[in-house]
Amino acid sequence: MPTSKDVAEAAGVAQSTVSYVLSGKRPISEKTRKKVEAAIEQLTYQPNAGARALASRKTRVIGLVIPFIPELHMASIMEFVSVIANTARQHDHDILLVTEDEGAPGLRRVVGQQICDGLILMQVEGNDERLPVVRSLNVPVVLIGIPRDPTGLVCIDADFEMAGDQCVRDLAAAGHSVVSVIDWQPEVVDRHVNYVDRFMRGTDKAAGELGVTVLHLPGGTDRDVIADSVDKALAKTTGSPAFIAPDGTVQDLLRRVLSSRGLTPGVDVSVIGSASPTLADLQPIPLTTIDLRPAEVSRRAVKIICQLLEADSQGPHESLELVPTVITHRSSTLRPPRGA
Amino acid sequence: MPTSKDVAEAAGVAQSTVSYVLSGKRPISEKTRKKVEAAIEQLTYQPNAGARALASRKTRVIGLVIPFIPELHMASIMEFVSVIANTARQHDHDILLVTEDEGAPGLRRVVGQQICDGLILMQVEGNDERLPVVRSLNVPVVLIGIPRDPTGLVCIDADFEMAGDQCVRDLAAAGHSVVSVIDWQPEVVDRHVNYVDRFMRGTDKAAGELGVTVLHLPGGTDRDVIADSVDKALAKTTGSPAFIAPDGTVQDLLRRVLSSRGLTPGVDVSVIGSASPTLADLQPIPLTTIDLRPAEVSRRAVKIICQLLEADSQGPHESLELVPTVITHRSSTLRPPRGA
DNA sequence: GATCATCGTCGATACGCATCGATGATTCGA
DNA sequence: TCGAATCATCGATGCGTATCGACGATGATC
Repeated sequence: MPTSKDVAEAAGVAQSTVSYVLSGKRPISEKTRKKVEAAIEQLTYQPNAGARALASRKTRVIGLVIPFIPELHMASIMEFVSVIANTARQHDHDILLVTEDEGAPGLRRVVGQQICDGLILMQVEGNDERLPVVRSLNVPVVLIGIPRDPTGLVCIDADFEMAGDQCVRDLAAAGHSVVSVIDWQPEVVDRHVNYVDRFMRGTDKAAGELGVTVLHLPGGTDRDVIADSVDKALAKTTGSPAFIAPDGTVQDLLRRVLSSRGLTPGVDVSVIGSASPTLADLQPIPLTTIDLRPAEVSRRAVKIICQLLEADSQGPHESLELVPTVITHRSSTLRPPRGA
Repeated sequence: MPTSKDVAEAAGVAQSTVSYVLSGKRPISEKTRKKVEAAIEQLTYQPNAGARALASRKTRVIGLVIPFIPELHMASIMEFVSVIANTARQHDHDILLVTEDEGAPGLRRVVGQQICDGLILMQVEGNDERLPVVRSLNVPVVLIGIPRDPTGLVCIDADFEMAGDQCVRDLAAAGHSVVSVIDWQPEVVDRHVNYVDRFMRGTDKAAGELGVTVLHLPGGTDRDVIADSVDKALAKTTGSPAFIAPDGTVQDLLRRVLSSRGLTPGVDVSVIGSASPTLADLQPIPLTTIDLRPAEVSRRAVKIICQLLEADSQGPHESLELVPTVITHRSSTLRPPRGA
């Protein structure tokens, strides 16, 4: 592997000049720049990341802490990961994978060994055990998810409260007076993953304002549980039933159960699921969706951390950003009554 | 951040001694070792990765090239990624994400800048454009998937031929004389992803030996396409129909179509899907599955590359490893006729 | 009891780059 | 026409670790 010294010799300049050509931190004459660039090209020189990190104290690597809970809808996680990785590259950074299994010590490790300059944590829970560690690390950290106490933390997430509100308003406008929310998996609910609460707050607030009834029913990966929830909802509903299934896996089951009850979404029942446009296209039926904007959340998370990294900010920054959600009408919901 | 020099001072020894305590590459007396370890503990010293990489020419990082094709079943990819990351940690390595979007130049970049010591490529296609680059890189690379010409490459994958064979044999034993394979997404088939061919070879070979008819019908994310395939299959089937759906997304659609045709898996029709045990548990019905062992494939891929890294092997190694697949009977297939 | 290997530790050096201060070359104004 | 200011480049140094050669101390050998 050629080094910057080799490039310097080939170009007939000093090594430091090569460095300045690359960084642009000092003016370089057009002539020397050309010479150096030619030498770089010819030797196919690429700067050594280790040496660069050692000298500059920046690795240009961001640690991404990913969850692996089988109960989570894995396809959505992959969408986060993929967009985060690509966005990071656009900001000239790389992504190091840190699995949740490593826990808090894992965070200390990658930061302590200076393998990465900052962290993005996915699936942050309300009372996440890693938060004390995060606060004590002297590097920028961006959380995807809003913990109970966001003091001193930088957080971003979809605006789940808005999502809940939008769903209920939308269904109310379509003429439903009772709206049933099929919850996330119990494993997720029990973890007090904070977005569940926020979503509920949104649905309930809108329900109160509109005089609509909202039922919260258990979800899960068990078909019987969903079936039970659906039957309960049907029993308590006057008029045409309406369902919201914010979890991808629950969605699939709900569809099956409804079909077994002889109900067709968009005809005699309304269903709103959650899906990004990418995933919505893969749905078996055109599903009216609440888009929680995973790609946008991911992009902003990367952008924020890159800003923090550039600013070289040591102080305990704090911010909370909520990404607006979007309802897209497809044919799984009833159309509003005329004149409404 | 404390350095090894700080540790040395605290322990009253030379910096090199600290280094030898950590690496164990030279004998150290019990007494000194204790002193050094105490100092490390007290200062919470962690070696600097950049400096280490610079001096040792090893980053202990493995680049993982992940695909992001919406047509692929994302949940399965996530399973690979997650197991690979965890296994790498067990071998004291980290995983750097490289997205497919970066293409061949991306591979050159991470290797050229010496950000990682080796690569794992997922979703390698039959005639992958990255192969020439892979061959020219002077670092170990493990491919998950078998390209058309594996000369000079290290490959590992599930034994798709075995999988196809197992599925057909199993369904034949259950009394089916016609077996319909619903293909992967056309996007996948068109890419000549090589496992499709291998799977087909397995089904056809077994069919020939057993005197069974195998139909290959188009799959995809379009429900109508699947419905069409199912209807064709039903038309050509005498006796009870049997389906194999090796793609996760296709599986979901197949279930819906069958149900709309009044067919119940395990009662009047057999269905074999592909799923690892982890994912099978999330299925809405107990699906008889062919397990393509993603976790095992991932584990072995990491193990292989770590061995290559230790061996510090420069020469163009070559190997091809196929992981045996496993059929698990659940209630979506008919039971063999008595006496069979 | 002198010789020689072995053991444990130290000091020095290299890894490849970024960065700072210094220096020579050039330009500008008075 | 000379000093000041600016510009372009160079040389030297440090980043934190791994590793090699050297060296004193210890124990074994005949």
